[in-house]
Amino acid sequence: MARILVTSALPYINGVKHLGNLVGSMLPACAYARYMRARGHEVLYICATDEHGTPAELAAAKAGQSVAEYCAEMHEVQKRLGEGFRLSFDFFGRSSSVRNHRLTQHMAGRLADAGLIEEVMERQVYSPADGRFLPDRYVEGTCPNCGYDRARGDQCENCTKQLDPTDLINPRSAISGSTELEVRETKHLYLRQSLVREKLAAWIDAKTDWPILTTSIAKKWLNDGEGLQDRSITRDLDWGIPVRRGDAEWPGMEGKVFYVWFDAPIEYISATAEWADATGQPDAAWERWWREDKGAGDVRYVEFMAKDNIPFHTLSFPATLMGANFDGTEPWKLVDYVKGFNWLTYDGGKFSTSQGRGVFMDQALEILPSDYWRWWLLANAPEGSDADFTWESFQAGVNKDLADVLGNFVSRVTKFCRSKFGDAVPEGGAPGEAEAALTAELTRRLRSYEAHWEAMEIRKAAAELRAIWVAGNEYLQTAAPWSVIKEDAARAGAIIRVALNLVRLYAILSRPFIPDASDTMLRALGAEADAEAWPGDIAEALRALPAGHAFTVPENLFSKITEDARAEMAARFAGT
RNA sequence: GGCGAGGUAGCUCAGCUGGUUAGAGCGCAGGACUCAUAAUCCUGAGGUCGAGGGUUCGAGUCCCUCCCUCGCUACCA
Repeated sequence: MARILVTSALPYINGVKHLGNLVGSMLPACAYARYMRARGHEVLYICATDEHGTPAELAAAKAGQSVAEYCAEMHEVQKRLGEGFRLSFDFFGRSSSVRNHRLTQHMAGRLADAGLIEEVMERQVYSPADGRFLPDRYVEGTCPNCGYDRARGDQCENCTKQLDPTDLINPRSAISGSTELEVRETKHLYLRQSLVREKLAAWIDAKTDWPILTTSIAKKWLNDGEGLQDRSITRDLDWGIPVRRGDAEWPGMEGKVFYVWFDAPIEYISATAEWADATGQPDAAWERWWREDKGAGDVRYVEFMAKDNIPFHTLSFPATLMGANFDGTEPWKLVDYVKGFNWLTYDGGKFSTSQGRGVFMDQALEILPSDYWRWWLLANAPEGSDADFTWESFQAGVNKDLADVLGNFVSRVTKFCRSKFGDAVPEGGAPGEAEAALTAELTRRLRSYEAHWEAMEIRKAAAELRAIWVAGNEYLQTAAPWSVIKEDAARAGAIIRVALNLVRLYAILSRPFIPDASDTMLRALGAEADAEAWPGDIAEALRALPAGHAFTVPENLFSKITEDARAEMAARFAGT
């Protein structure tokens, strides 16, 4: 039994996430965690809302709430949606928690002790009308290069030229529109990543099994231009974690907070501590997942995220943890595998919150049960390249895979048995050639399915699972109990006994993808899916439900998406 | 501009360290079956593997050039 720590990128507090966000981190992490639990491993799956930063403040202001109120409310919304999608978090925390305040400040203090923090005086745009410093992207103006009048201070969207806010002609605040901008001096802390560049490079180089997407992005940042740059880790904001050097004041940094990208990954650890607190456990309970000197030496830590998050998880966060252990007294657990995802696009373009383009988590659950989404999204996860969501593809996948192949199998087996043998597993008869062939095929496919999960090849795992479902239909077609029963009722009973056990097997194997349907199947069969249930030997698994075991015929597992429904949804989510 | 990923059957994709007639699912055509959600199962058609050149006994699989798509480019998270 292994110990596996799983985290998925923290969803930002600013609004409900769309299906692309879901499939890029939380959903595959959940499925992976479920699979590993089913295999009997000790799994801890941690996630949280990422609550700091300028967008959170602006969203709160727009909603007419204080940031604290807004975040508390949105955290509950996201938590509820996570439950709706059956995301199997062991704990869903908040980056604004007391635990994260303390730990972030502690980490900063350690980094300062390590000589990895530098105080830098910067000049930034300040807007008196807004009463705040403006991040580059919140300054708008005319591009000096192409004349586009809505260029942002970080980059002109029209000509793609990199800009500095002070380059803009007639700059204005993107928030209030105020043109009374001034440049003020302000002091910030920089994480001196450049000093640990070699160490990070060696660490990344050793990760030869990581997805090419992950290592190529990490190496680009390490080697691009002048190499890894130092990063500012503080901001002039009200909402956030106050800058402190561990327990102590940080002279000259009064009124400033840590940058959201500094405290967000630390929240993985803090959320684990929140979990321990919430479950009444001592610090040792979370430390055994995160401190190699306190029991985390045998933990395998896997992170799931979309590609935009990769630099922070492969460079900044490891640099933070390595730096905090500069004297060897705090060996924090570093990630063992970074599973990066590409984007999910919507009908060929980007999901867009502002244009209402694409499906968001709350809307998805209003339309169809979570299993439908989980299955299609995971079976089409953007692993090798960007993937595209279309209603045609979604409809085809759901109807064919779930309704026809799996749902109908369960239906035909249970209904046939009920009408011919009654509401219990039939007795009599003996397995023969068809069963031997089935067992051989399922054994081969099961090992392949397991291998895909070990390798975190989600799409391949889904394809293999589907093939396992198909094998059941094949078997039934070949064995043809509806014909056999006319001549040899006992033999037909033996076939159905195997088929009912296939339903149980499918419930167990399918659980990481479609937990609700799995529950329905298991309930109907009066079975369970504990760690013991995972099949080692297929022949044995096909005997798990003995003759005489009672069952009920479940409602159809999945209903189909009609042409009309598809057209209606396509129109509804096309955006403006 | 720089960097990265990708261009394989109508569609979505798989093809590890180069090696018999290039695979899967969907869709399509034909057939079988009738237990089941007009579901299932079988068979078949269909590809000069983006273009050109090179290395090799042999390349989708390595090298070079070019074309196309998408992404990133570091104070958006």
